[in-house]
Amino acid sequence: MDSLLEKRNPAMTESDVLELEGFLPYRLNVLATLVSHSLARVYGERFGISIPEWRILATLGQFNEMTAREIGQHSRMHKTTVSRAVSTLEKRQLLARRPNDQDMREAFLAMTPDGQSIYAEIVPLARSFARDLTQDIRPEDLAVLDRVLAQLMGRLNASSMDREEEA
Amino acid sequence: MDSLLEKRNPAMTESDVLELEGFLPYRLNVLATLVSHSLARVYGERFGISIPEWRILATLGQFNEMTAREIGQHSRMHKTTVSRAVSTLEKRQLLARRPNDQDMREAFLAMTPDGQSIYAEIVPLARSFARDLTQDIRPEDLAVLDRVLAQLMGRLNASSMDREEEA
DNA sequence: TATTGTTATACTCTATAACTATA
DNA sequence: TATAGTTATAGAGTATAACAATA
Repeated sequence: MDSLLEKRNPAMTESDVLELEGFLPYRLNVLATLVSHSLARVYGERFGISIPEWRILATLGQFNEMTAREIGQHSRMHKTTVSRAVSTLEKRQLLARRPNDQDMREAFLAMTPDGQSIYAEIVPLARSFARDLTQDIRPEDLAVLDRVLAQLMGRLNASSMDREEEA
Repeated sequence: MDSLLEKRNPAMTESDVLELEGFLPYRLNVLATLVSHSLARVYGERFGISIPEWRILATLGQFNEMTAREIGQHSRMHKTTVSRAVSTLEKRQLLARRPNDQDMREAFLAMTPDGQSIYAEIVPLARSFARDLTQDIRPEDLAVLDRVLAQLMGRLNASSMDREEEA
């Protein structure tokens, strides 16, 4: 791959060229895609769970009962994505609905015992995946990473580049 | 949104629960999606360029001429994605093919003058987008971010969780 | 036989819009 | 009028497989 170095574009000065390898949006995208797909392979192959489905289980693991709207807000998924993933999980009986008598438009969603037992199996896998990923990184660097990721998220949310639900 | 804090799942102890908000794969994914879409809006609305198309232009900006295979390696895109984006760029005359007489299976791809002028317009926009994104972050933290992202990428590549081209 | 690239096809995730049923 | 949720539909982006041309 070093052969590419011999092919630098001679028509451009350094200031004209944007280095993709050092460009933060590109790097974040490549990294996040690799991470997501690697992790999805862990729970996907074993339990037949998609990324949206996992996010819903993860949300219901943290909060006992939630409406679809709340799940979407917390896991940052579009309401149609949530609706379809909830429906799949319901068919597989990993999740159940309880009507809200105060507002019949919505329902409270919670994991069934089957859902909880899959969740209980996935959580340690997910934890060990994240641990493997970060095991070579110094703790103080991880702390910085934490802070910087939070700052970047804050910056993006503040710039109102966001979606319907948050408008 | 703090009302959610009142709803923590009482059936689970803290060690059973995985906090989505603190889970690195989830945070990377949400952040990268927000960043990509925000940036794609910048060049998408203005120039009608998709993410794969932009990555190809960016690669050809760095390297004068490349084959589709080399572009795919450098920009980490699947060969079918590259093939289709190249074809679109060619139709719009932002990119041209030059046959390789030594190997007629492949062709050398390069930006046309029109492609270069769009590239020259996008690069400052992309730079200023990245600058806006990181302007509140301390330089020493950005240096750590750089190093950690590289470590994470290295870790994922090493784990052979990768795609066809790199097998 | 292996490789470059294209195309057909399909899958995932996301998004818009139209709809329902409630409020 | 507005909101929660569903469904139809479409659009990216990605992937597999089959293929043509070439090595």
